[in-house]
Amino acid sequence: MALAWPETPKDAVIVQNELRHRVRVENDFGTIKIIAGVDVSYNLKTNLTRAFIVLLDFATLQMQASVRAVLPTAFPYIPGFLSFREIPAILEAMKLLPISPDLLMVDGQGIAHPRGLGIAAHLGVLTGLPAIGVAKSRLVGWNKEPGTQKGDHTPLLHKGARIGTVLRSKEKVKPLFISPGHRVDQDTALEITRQCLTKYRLPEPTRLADKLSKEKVAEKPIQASLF
DNA sequence: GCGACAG
DNA sequence: ATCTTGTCGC
Repeated sequence: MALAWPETPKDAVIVQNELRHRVRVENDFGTIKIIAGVDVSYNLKTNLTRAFIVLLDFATLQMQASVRAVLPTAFPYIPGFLSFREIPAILEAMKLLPISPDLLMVDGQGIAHPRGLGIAAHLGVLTGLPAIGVAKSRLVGWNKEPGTQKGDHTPLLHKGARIGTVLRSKEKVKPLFISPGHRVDQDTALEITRQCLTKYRLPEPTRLADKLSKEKVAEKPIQASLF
């Protein structure tokens, strides 16, 4: 990448302020045939970060492929700087994909971020791919509580502008925070997310990636025990 | 100074 | 995110 990967929040802010100007929030993509779900998990014991990317057929929401990359965790978790902790592993996983997806659905914020560059926007700019952020909780902004029925939603506002949508993805569950990541507008980000909802709180792309990331798998060969 | 704070 | 088993509610 052109810019060196920052090692401190201070340097990360410089990178964010530079990249935020490259984010496009207008629709700029063709037919979505393959949509990708991105999620990351950690192993605190081994200090490893594991990124998972699943490819689904957008029309049927069926998983077509999945890849995983494991890297040492090199950046702490600091609200507002999540992307610097997770993107390195995600980019490694991306290299393993059999085909390039038409859009990325990322577990986290898109432009609904203090400096407009949540992980979905950051990843979108770095890959050049259309991206949407689907977060399970709020980072910034305020909103009226959406209705209780699936599909009900309210705008997420921040500093006088709409930065995302708070969506009730399923009855009786906490709402999701949807925001454009790159090359997708507000209404389309919401619509694509809604089209990925089935019977669960999370849309299929992120739900399946999250499911895989939580699977307990040995990162190292299992040592033989005595006796 | 106090409270908030994606995963 | 992760640590953790059963359990209350729909």
